[in-house]
Amino acid sequence: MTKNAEGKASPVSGQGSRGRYPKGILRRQQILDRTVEVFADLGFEGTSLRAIGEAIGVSHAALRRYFETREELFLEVLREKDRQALAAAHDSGTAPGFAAMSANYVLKTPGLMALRHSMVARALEPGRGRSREFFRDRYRSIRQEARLVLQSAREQGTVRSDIPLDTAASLLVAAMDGLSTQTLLDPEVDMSAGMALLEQLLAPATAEAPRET
Amino acid sequence: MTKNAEGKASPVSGQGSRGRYPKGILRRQQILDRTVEVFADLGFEGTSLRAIGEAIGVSHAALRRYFETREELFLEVLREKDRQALAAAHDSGTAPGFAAMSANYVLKTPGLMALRHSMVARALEPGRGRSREFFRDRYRSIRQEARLVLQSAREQGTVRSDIPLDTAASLLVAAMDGLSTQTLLDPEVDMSAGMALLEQLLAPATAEAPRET
DNA sequence: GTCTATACAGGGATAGAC
DNA sequence: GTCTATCCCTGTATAGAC
Repeated sequence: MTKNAEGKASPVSGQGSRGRYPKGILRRQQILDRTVEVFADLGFEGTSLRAIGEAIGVSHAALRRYFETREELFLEVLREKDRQALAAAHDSGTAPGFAAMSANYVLKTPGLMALRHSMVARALEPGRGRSREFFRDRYRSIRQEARLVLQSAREQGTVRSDIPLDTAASLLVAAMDGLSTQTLLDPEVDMSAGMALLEQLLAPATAEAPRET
Repeated sequence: MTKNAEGKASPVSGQGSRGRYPKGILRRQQILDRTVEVFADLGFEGTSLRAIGEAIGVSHAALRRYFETREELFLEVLREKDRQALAAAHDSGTAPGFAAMSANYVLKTPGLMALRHSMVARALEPGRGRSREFFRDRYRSIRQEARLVLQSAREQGTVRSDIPLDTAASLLVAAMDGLSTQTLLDPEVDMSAGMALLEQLLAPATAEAPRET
């Protein structure tokens, strides 16, 4: 949305002048990458601007040239992970299907899951215009994606047709969120079992033989 | 676990001596109450020990006599809300049932939901012994509660008998968590519709006529 | 027992020099 | 573009008044 932290300069939009500010672009990417690493080690509170700057070899004040705020920096990290995940999903299949979606949803780096969770928590607070907007839109697009998966599954006969798809999409996303939280807190919880159960519940009654309690 | 922040002194355990330190007990409760209010206004970062102390009329250092750490104070707020919710649930029915459970799970105060979410996020990070243990145990007990609800529902014929109860309990709790997050971020999402759908999905195939997409 | 005063190390944000 | 210096804030810790 024409944000400032984004539209610094058109990076590769080749005007006549020789490839302009490559250093700034690289620096920006470097900051994002290092932030993820530092966060994995030190967590939310430990990932100070000074710690990030130190890991790169610049002062903390330098970071402000690229990100107006620590919160904006964190949001941008998540934005980029979403972009990467989207691109990766596009490259593989067309209709990812159930298991693929949840596998894609959970970030491999535990630090990133914690970061996402922390930022969502912030967004729930009063007066958080920026973050809240970001996550509201993000969840809307994830629900839409889930809806498409469900619709395609329904057409293949693996999802029953007597339920509202929008509500089912909400529930599916909620299950991924909630189950991943429980798994992260307690290895005893099996996320894939939970997702498999939901898939089974969503399937038409005529499906294959279920397993007993 | 015989924690220190708890066992300051036996409050009303009537020994021979006249009711001992009632002031400290009241003060402690006052701190917990005020913390919730301040958090609702100022959010996680805004709720500094100084801000809480100011709201009460004491210095921030005074708070440390009751809570060793800011994080411990926040955890204690959540602990107490859990206690209250448990007591309230006990007072009403025996087998709460589906809707009652989710209504009970979501805190009316939006600030408290944000606080809980923030603390869960903290617990997900590496090296968070205290918080993580707390939430691991908390989720275990909530899952157990959910399991009882599901079992009782199964005996009444409103939950199908061909699914593992433990996994279903995980999924149920995950749905409550995830849906409440989505609802808080976006009023467009209807949490009760999501829970109703899950209840419908859990019901045996012989149930009443479902509604169309 | 309860609290204030005070000190310390560290945080994010910011202004201006280079 | 990056730095240094600075501001005001934070959680934590200790000393000592009452």
